[in-house]
Amino acid sequence: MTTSLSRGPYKPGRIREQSRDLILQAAEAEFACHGFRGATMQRIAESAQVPKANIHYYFSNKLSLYGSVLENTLNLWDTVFNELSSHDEPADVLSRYIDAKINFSRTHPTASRLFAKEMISGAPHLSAYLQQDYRLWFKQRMSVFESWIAQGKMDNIDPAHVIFMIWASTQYYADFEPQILIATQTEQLTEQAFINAASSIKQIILKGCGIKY
Amino acid sequence: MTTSLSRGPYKPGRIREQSRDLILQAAEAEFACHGFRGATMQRIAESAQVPKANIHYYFSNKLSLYGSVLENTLNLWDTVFNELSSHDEPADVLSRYIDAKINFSRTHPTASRLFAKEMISGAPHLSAYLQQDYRLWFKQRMSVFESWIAQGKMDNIDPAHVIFMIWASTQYYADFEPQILIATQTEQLTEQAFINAASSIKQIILKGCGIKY
DNA sequence: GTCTATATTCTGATAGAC
DNA sequence: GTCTATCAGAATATAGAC
Repeated sequence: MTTSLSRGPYKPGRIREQSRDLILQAAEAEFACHGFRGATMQRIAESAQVPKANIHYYFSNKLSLYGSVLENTLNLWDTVFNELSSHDEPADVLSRYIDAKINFSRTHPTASRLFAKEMISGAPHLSAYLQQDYRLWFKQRMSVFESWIAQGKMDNIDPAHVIFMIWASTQYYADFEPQILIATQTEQLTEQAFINAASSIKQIILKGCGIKY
Repeated sequence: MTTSLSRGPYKPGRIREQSRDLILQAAEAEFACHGFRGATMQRIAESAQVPKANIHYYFSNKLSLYGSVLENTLNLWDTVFNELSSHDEPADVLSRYIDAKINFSRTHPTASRLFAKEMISGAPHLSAYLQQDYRLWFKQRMSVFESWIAQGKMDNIDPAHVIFMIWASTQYYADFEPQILIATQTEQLTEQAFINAASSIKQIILKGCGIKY
């Protein structure tokens, strides 16, 4: 791991950025685990190994820290979101999307959990985000499915439920990890486990929607 | 709604039970929304319309109140859990189970959310429950699927992923309600919406697993 | 059994030394 | 820029009147 000393000449603001990132990382884990109200600045500070007061040096208050964490998460989220955008064959598009979603659950589980916690709480801090691009994105994706149905490339199923099913199934492996670990009697979810999950989900969704592959 | 006055003769402990239930109901909503740490006794008391101190008269402390709420939730949960127990045709068994699960999401959304919040937090208060009957239940259900596969009644898919997919898809309509409302541009999920969801999920799962129906 | 008042601990936020 | 010390308010929990 590189430190500020090994990176060559002094660059103003580098330490500041590093501390900020450390705090954001610790905050993400804490908020994902305990929610906005349940998380404490004390625990975030301990986890980031900075004095509690320093958090207020980088972020004006708890809500603004949470907002920054959420913003980071949503940016990551959007990247995966937009994978479902091609006009290729449905089998390819959905396979790639399911792989991308499962991969996100594997590589960014806390981001997934943070988002889930927000949703379960009624999404009080997400209204702006959800009203914005999100509705448009969903409508556009819906019409892609509808054109597939019109072309006889998939069965006549309400596309909304297909999308919800893909979201639900893929996010489950991040959000409900404890349940999966106990059910499958394993200690942790390996990369192979995620690959197997994606494979099963793809098989069921594609065949279940009558998509040829 | 019947009150203690309309129920006839005095019965010792009835007022006590009613207050206890009121508090439990308010606590379930509060814990489901804000998690264990995020929920406050103050807000639970206000919501249940009792003085804050009275909660401590019925429950020794916050953790024990949470335990009681969780116990109620898990009892409800188990009822639906056991619907997947028949040795009939897979199409019937899975259809009934999916209907039961979707119905639970519709009639007990807060119970679903409470359970989800616990899971996302790492299930710190569920270890006893999950270690117990749960593992056995899951193993038994897995072997039912395996016998179906052996009899050629369904495709060769890892049963664990099928079960996770059913859980994820059905619970999604309770846990991620805000997202669904915004995506579908509706104000609330009607009973018909749940019926449609169940129908789509059944269609995809059954066909996707190669189960004849 | 029920409520008011209060003890005690904790949380978010700030002041000010270095 | 960083940390120690500390404040005001809120949280859990209890004591004790009625």
